[in-house]
Amino acid sequence: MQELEKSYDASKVEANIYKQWLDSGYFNPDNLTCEKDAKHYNITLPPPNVTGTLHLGHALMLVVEDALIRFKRMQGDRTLWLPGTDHAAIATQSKVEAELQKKEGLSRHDLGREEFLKRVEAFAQNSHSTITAQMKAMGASVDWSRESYTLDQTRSRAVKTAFRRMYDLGLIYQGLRIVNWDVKGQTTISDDEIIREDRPGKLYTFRYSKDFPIAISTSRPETKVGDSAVAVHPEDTRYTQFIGKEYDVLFCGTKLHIKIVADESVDPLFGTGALGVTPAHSSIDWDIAQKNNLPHKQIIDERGRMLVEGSDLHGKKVLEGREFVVEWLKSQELLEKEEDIVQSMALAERTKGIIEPLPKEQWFIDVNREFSLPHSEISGIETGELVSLKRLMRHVVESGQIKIVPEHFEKIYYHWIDNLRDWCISRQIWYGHRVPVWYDSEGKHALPEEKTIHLARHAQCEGNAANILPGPDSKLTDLGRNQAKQLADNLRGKNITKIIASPFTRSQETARIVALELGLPEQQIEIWDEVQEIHVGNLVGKKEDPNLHDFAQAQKEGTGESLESIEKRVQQSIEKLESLKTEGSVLVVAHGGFNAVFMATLEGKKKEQYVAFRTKVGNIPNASFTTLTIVQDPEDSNLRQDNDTLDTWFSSGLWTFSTLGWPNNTQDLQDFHPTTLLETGYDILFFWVARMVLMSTTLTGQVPFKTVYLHGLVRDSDKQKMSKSKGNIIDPLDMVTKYGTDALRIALVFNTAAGTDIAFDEQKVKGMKHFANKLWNIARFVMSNVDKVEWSHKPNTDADREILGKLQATINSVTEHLEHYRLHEAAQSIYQFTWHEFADVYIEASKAQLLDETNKQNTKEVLFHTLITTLKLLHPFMPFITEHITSILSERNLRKHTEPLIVSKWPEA
RNA sequence: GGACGGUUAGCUCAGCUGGUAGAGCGCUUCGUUUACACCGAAGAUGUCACAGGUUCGAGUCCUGUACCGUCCACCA
Repeated sequence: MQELEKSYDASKVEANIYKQWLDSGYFNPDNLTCEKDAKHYNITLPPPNVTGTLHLGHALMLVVEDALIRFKRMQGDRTLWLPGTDHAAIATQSKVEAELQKKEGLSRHDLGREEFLKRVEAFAQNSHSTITAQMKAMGASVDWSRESYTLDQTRSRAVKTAFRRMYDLGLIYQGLRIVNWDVKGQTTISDDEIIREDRPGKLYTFRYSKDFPIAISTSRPETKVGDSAVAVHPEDTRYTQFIGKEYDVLFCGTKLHIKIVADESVDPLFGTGALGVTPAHSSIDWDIAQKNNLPHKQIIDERGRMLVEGSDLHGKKVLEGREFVVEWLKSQELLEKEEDIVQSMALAERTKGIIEPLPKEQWFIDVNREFSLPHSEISGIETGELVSLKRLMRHVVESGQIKIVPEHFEKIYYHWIDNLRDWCISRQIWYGHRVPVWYDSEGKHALPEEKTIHLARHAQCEGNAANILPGPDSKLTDLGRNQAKQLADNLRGKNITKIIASPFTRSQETARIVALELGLPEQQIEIWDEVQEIHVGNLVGKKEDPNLHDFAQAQKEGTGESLESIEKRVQQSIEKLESLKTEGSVLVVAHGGFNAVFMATLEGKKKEQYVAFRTKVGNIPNASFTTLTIVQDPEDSNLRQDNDTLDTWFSSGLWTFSTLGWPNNTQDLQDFHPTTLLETGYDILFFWVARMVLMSTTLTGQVPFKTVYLHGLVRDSDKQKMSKSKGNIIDPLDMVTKYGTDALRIALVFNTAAGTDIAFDEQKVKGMKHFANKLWNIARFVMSNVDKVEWSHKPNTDADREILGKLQATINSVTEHLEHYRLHEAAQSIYQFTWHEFADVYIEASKAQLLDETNKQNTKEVLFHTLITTLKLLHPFMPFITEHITSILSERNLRKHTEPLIVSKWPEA
């Protein structure tokens, strides 16, 4: 027997343990042996942005989610933790742009859309590899076979479908609005992407002209050439006499028509109490203009230059324009006051460029419009009931269908909803989902359409009847011909207008029978090579073995078709289907193996998934079919697609269900939606959590998740936000290298409550490394004293009884705390027990007991039982070391069961 | 301006449904007894921000004050 090292070295075991878990397949719920009525428990990973690497905040997220997932998996739930990444449109694009500028001195326009997007894709790929490697290092037990990306094909279908459906509901509209235009980034950004910075500025007070009755104050005199009104408070007695009057003035060489209007939003105490209304360059002014039917005139362009035809101002930069106007005011003796003030400037979060409010055609989601909810499983709201998005979002939390932990965030959520304005979803950037709207020459809209396809397997052929793998020429049997008729019967009323068949005889025959039965002319049958069965090479004619996955076997022997080739064919057939024009729906008559891959691809699963499908489920029955949805873009060379892309949160808003194959009604969607838990940082409650609620309730009629758990932000030891510029960033992998993953993991949740920020302290991680070492040595002690266990632990001494009692109390409290998301309490409880009860008290007592013949055996058993239970309780927090010790116990034949700890049974509370 | 948190041992924080305060780190003293010095034993430090109130009893509930922090809105 190999001597165990005196101290635990995490770096030697972790990678190996993770590989064992991967090989076991236990991260995938399809491979778990659960009770028939096992509960489903699933978390969809908040997808990290592909903008670089994971930070400590991500590490915390992974730790919390992994701990809960491992806990539930051990409790016997059918557990799914679905991973993925987010394309993070603006963030990623601006990162690549900055790099491009720095390294090559080029802008994205120099490269062109296509070439630039290639660069971004390459960058995203690179980030993706780094991120997945980091997640593996953290021990995340995610199901990689279901990994998703917010910009991949399956998610793209979901985005187009979502857009189309919401457009049809009247929730998505195009409109001219004042948007936040980022001059530097050349794009619109949302209110949430703005940061404010105090900067010194000047407040000018003046009149438009000598005879104008009211003086106004502004910090942006250059915009005043776009004014069409002066607004005053309706009860401001200084000005009431002027309300409704109109004036023509010549301001700085430009003719203006100014109307005096009353508006409640004007603060009589600010400046002169009169506000010059510039509808095109201020959202408040825009609102006032709308209310009073005032015209707007754009006088600043997208590049931040003055747009005043026929004036000396034209073409000047904004700041030059300001100086010009001020000089003019001075020369005309119109300037009454010039004060120094501090202005809070609106800047774009990503580019730090100044925000110029501009009127632009944008796509919006209307949050107030009432619409008839197409489908509802939400209690308190009927299918077809008139609701607004705001009401939906509020209702599901108010009614308790979504719980937020910690609870006080519910108030913040309501407050946000109450102040919510229409959501601008279009962006003038290139990286992202392109707005799925096409325009004809008259500007009319065309949108993608959902198409139904029925994917069938051919009827029984001679090869099937003989239970061998058939070649291309195998004909239908009599039974097969009847099955084909039956298939046609089942498809009646589905309005099939086109049939696609593979070149194989059995498929063509089936197709012809169906066509005949449905009265469809034979010309409507198309033969596609792409949909033929996966080649099994020299296994053709051999006996089919249900225990052997024939395609995989043929691949292994080198005579079968490669996975790459199959995937390519499937991909091509999907593309062909998506551009196939026909009035009704399409029937594809293909093959068992091919169909399995086809469905998995459409649902966005990985190849492991359909290989597993084939081995587990076996063949799809002859002549059975599945109904699937694909999305067809409008195709007409006269149509021009919108140039804008969608806000990244549009696609991440669909995340809980797009990752499960929506809009197809997949088994995953039925099993795992609504998801059980959403765990994320409180900083994206509005950006993301609220938007998922909006999208999910509207499109699926379900809440996206039942519980939201919000964790705090990880800050540095001085409670400062970690950022590159401060140079206080700590790379989680550095901590992993130094102290081991387990130490980092438990340190992150130890003594930190949900929703509160964490001051990260390296000392704490170090302490937890010591704890790991303590556990290691407890195990060494137990193993050195326990050779054979009778599995009938009978306490015999006071010490025995006491430790078992404490152990049970610990099981209860850890379980209870975990059930209620109090990970910090759970971790503390098991830490306390392990070190200060088990090690300090019982192990010390056991030393004497082991020397005493009457107590020797019971002591061994209590030691062993306590160790194995401790390992289980610690597993969610410290998965590597606990699994490692368990595997040594198994090797030494000390355990009754030898299954890995990850799927061992959680101790009964 | 609005909202939401926080204020507990030297530091970082926990304290779930109210019952005379806990953890980690740090500190002091002692101890190399073959699981562990990445250790053990013993120990010190708190009118739980302040002022009222409810209660037999409040760190825990209510009201107010002060300070710190975060978010949202506005800043013409």
